[in-house]
Amino acid sequence: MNDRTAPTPITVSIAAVERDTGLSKDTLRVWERRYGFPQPGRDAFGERTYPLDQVDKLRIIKRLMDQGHRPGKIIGFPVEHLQQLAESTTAAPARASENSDSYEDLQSYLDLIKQHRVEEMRRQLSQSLLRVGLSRFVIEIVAPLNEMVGDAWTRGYFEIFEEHLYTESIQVILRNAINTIPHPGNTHEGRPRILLTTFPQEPHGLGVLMAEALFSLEGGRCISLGVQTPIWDIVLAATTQKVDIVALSFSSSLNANHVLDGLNELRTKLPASTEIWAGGSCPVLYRRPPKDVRTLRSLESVAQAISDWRMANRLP
Amino acid sequence: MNDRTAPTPITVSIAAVERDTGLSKDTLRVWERRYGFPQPGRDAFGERTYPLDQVDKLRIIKRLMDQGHRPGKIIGFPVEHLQQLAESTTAAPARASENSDSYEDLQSYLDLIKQHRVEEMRRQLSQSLLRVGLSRFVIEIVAPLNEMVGDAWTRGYFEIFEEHLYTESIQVILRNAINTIPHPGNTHEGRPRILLTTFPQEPHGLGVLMAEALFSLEGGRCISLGVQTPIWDIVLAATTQKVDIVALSFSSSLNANHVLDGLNELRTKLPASTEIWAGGSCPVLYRRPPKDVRTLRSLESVAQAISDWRMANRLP
DNA sequence: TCAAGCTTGTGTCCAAGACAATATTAGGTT
DNA sequence: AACCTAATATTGTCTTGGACACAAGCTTGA
Repeated sequence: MNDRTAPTPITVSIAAVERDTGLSKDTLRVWERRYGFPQPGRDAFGERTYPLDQVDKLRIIKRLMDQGHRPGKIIGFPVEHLQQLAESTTAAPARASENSDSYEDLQSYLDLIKQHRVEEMRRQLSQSLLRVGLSRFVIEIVAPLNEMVGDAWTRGYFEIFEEHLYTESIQVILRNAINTIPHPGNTHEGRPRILLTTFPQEPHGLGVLMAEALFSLEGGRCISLGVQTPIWDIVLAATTQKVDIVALSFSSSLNANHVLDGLNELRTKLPASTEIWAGGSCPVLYRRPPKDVRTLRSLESVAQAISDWRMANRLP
Repeated sequence: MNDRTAPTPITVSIAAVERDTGLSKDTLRVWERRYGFPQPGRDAFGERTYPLDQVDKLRIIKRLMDQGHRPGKIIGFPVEHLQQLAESTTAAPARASENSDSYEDLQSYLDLIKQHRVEEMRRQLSQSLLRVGLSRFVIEIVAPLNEMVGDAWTRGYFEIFEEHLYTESIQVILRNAINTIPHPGNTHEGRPRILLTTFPQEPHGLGVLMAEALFSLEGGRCISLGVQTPIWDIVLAATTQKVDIVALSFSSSLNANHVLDGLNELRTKLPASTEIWAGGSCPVLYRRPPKDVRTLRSLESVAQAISDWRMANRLP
């Protein structure tokens, strides 16, 4: 039996940290050399073993970097300070657009997850969906909830399995709702045709699902490949399916350079007539928007984007 | 803009090759050292620049490796030889166990995928589901189809994106069907409660979905965590959700020792009153069945297993 | 006030060596 | 012939410390 894994892995390997934080192995090693953090222990073979609390701190640092902070400036701070910093900037755009009512509602979903009342949560989600309709449900409930759940997990408020419970519930509700959308009639002949997926490093599928819901509502024809499709296969699929648009979802855990390089490469390999749309919470998309790629900063802009496309392609 | 790629795009950087081929930078460098291939040039700064034809060859090699070939054996061959090799394994060994009728039907689904007629395939799947009912649909159609699609991909007959199209379609159909199953009435008070998921190394979710369908049909209450749940979180979820059974799905791609170690660890951490059921195409489950874990060799045995559990727990 | 130049800061790449994990072969037993 | 175990070969990932391109921030000068 493998004794290393058995006695509760309170430490993890460098590969695991790379996967969990989005920081490359090279970066992790060079930070250790330069800043003295992280400071992993070593196992019997001299390989780095990261304690979980250091991984947590790395995650917070990554988050702050996404907000514009620089690693050297903040890496020395204690965790509490970093959390304060993260909350102060998160709370700042405290969604003036939301009225307090809906915020309370969203908070109540988090409570339901924390109390593990899954069925109750699904029931309430279904009710909300019926009340406000799919479009507003996705934009005003699911999207902010995702963010709140992600936040809660980063702060250690949620366990991984609680995030899984949430994700699975949303997925059930959304897929069910998408199924009820009638297929596009003759008005636009099912155009545009949209291929949906994520890059190989991106395992989160809710973004794709939300996009599919909104695109379908606008009368687009969606072909989803699920998550983690290699770039070359995206090109193959786009060609054989004769799609008008390739839509990609990016979460904030992804490495900025990988995202930009990947989009550039995809752009060169796809015919110019095929548009690329990129959306999601990945900050680099809007900080340094890539050439010849349409970035959808918010879900509200989906309808506009489709409408623009139809205008440009002479489909009323 | 990255000037390295822009002016002479006849060569690409090591990062781009990693993206394109899925081979890590470390692997690319160590192959160069050991086998003399690839043999990139160097730019003005001493960094590797890979010609496109070498990237193509790397892609073919990666593909052959996915099919079971080993790099050292094939890396010296010229491209033409490799292409021949990739195509030669495409020949399909017919399965004797299938009766010809249903085999023909299943084969026609593969053809539909290969012709990328996704909507047609979904329509026919839905029809089959209605004709034979969910239970037989899962056992007699989805399960063998999964195997055939896996085979087809191994032989290089399917591209990755074609497998994605298939998986997504099955998922849509199954989830929709599961939704239509009425929640268990008072007969068994929704027992047993079953937690479904996979280990962190297992990203395939169709097994979980098939199990959910069959369990639900038998009147069990299913709580799915999706895929890739850390063992500790499985324990947490099982405890807080007060489940009777933890059901896990294993594909054949998993490492045998990891599976056994994981199951043993899970067994020690779960209370003895919680059963562990393991199923899927992973051979080690049935060759060396782990202690105190019920292995479900075939989907047909699901109904029996549930019935056994009810008998043992005095729920008629 | 703004542009141009300078100075940090930061991530990625390089080298060769080491070794754990995995796959294959060999040898022996049922 | 089928199966287990041990020896061996293969292969991918981790190690170290140095280097440098690129970008962000600062300083200078018009």
